[in-house]
Amino acid sequence: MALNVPEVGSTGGRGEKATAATLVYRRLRQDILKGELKPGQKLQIEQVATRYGVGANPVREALNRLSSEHLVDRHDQRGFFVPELSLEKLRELVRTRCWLEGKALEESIANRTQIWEDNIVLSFHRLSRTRIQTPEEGGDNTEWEIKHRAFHNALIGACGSFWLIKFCNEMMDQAERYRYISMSGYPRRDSVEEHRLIMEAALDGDAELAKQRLFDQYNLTLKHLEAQIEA
Amino acid sequence: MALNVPEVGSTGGRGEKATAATLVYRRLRQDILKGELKPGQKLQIEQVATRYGVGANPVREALNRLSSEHLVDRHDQRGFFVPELSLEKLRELVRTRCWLEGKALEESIANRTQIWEDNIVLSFHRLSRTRIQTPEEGGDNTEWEIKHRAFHNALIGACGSFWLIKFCNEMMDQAERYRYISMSGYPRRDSVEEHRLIMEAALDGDAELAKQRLFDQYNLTLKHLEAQIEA
DNA sequence: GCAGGCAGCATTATCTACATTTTTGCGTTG
DNA sequence: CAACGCAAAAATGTAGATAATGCTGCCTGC
Repeated sequence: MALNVPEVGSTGGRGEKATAATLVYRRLRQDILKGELKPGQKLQIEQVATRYGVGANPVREALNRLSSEHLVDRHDQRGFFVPELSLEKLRELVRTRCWLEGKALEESIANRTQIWEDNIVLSFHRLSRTRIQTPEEGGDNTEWEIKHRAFHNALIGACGSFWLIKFCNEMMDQAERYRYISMSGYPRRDSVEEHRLIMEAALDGDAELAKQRLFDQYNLTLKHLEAQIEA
Repeated sequence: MALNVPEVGSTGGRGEKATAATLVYRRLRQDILKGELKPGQKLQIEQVATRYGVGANPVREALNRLSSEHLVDRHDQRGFFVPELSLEKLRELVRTRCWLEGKALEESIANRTQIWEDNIVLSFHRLSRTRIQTPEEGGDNTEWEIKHRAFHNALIGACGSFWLIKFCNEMMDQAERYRYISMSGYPRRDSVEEHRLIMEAALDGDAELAKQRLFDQYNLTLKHLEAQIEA
């Protein structure tokens, strides 16, 4: 596997035992992404510690890590907060994603390898077989988010820049927050087909078309969310 | 001031009192950037705590923040380390910087405002009046690094993307490490003139030329460092 | 004799519990 | 009604307990 996707809450690649801090980090991250913890909400150390059944210290470490990733806001002597969401921020985010993922996709296509292609096909297949749950069905789309992220990472996996991949992933985190706050923002539209189109253009080596389709998808999602949020 | 450059070790913008953790964060960051702490070196909690005269806890928090910024490597149950440097990583870094700062510069030029221009002129002026110290003179170029960073931030300040600016700054951190490990890698060449050329192209609204000059600068610096490192 | 492995010890990361400092909410006062 | 000050709440920091790692030296089997 030639891909180099940074693992979430990685402990270093080897089979290191995760510390309490790392476990709390992962759970906090998930809870923030999923909107379990609401935007603007204060994250009291004591409260969080109780929630996850650990002491204050590991919580503090987890929060400090997350603050560097902008998944929590830190105010010295005042505590930690779940960052607010706004339509304006979302638009800026989508714009930036198009720039960076577009570039990453372009480079990947230019550097195409067999492994890269295989990974795209494989991750697309997995994504296509994961149903999106409607809110009525319980709406836990953790699985879909994982597959979805894997697919997009496969697309940019050959761009040759650790940094670019890392940045794209940070923005995927942010985007995920917006999707979750409006569950019904989830595509009823045929997202499998959209992804297939992107994949095909990429595999055909048509960078411009692939980028355009990627952008279209992001902008379409943005439109859905805009409508959702304004309501 | 319309610019939106994330402050280092920011405490949130208001006049918040920095915590011990934040102070340690800033000092560790500096010491890592400047190579005071050597690549590959282990950062023992106890040792670092003694060094900065605080307890283990603030150190731990600082290290956790830095680990999310890739300014230290964290290995659960094993401790923290100063990341290794390598020529290959440097090349990848420079390449990615060109992509992102190039894009940011392009967008800034497209969105040009009076304030943006003023900031460039001002920060260039300040940079031009800060001499680079040779190693013999003590070689503390902290001042120059600050001014230099301010100038590059001014260039991209109107790009309209918080994220892009943040990413560029993270990469500036990384680049700074490489400059410091080979102090003599510091430009004896006329860096003021180079910066002036970039500024002029930017102010003239010639995005392509400005980008080209920016890239030239980065690649020239890379060449110097390559020569330096191989020796 | 020597490589591999394993027990025991020293080191150090991590966590808990508690002390200290700062912020915040609220009632009082000028 | 604003300013002040006190008390409670919460963040931050310290110290020491706990647990994991890694090293040393000894033993075993080839």
